[in-house]
Amino acid sequence: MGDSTAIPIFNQRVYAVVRQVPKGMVTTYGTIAAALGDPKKAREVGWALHAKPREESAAAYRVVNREGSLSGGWAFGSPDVQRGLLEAEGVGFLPDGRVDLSRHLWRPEGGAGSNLPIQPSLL
DNA sequence: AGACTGACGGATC
DNA sequence: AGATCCGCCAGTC
Repeated sequence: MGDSTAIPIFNQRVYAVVRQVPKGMVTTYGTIAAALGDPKKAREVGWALHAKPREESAAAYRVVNREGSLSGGWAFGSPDVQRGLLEAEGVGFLPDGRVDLSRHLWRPEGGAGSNLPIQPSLL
């Protein structure tokens, strides 16, 4: 029975975090990796999303890189598809075609103020 | 074992 | 702001 062993724990954690991303918000690979305890594994986060079943990837379009750039067409057919999904949820885009992270970046945290978008001072 | 790749990120130029 | 290089880490050849 425990076929869940077929999927690495790390991947399952990634999916769990992605599922928590609320509509109208996005998160980044590095943010997810950091939430899992290893900020260096940002790449593995993207990898996990690539190798996972469709059901789990439902909200994968809410994951972008640290610049807010969309992934490209290989995952959804075209970058416009992902953008369309996000815009439909109220995510704002910059003139550059990137997600406005200053308004829509969501951070996983099981604490207070999780509803409030965090403004990345690094930007 | 060595080298390359990549849904990343950060530092540097 | 854009281009380039480096580091990290798992998977593949």
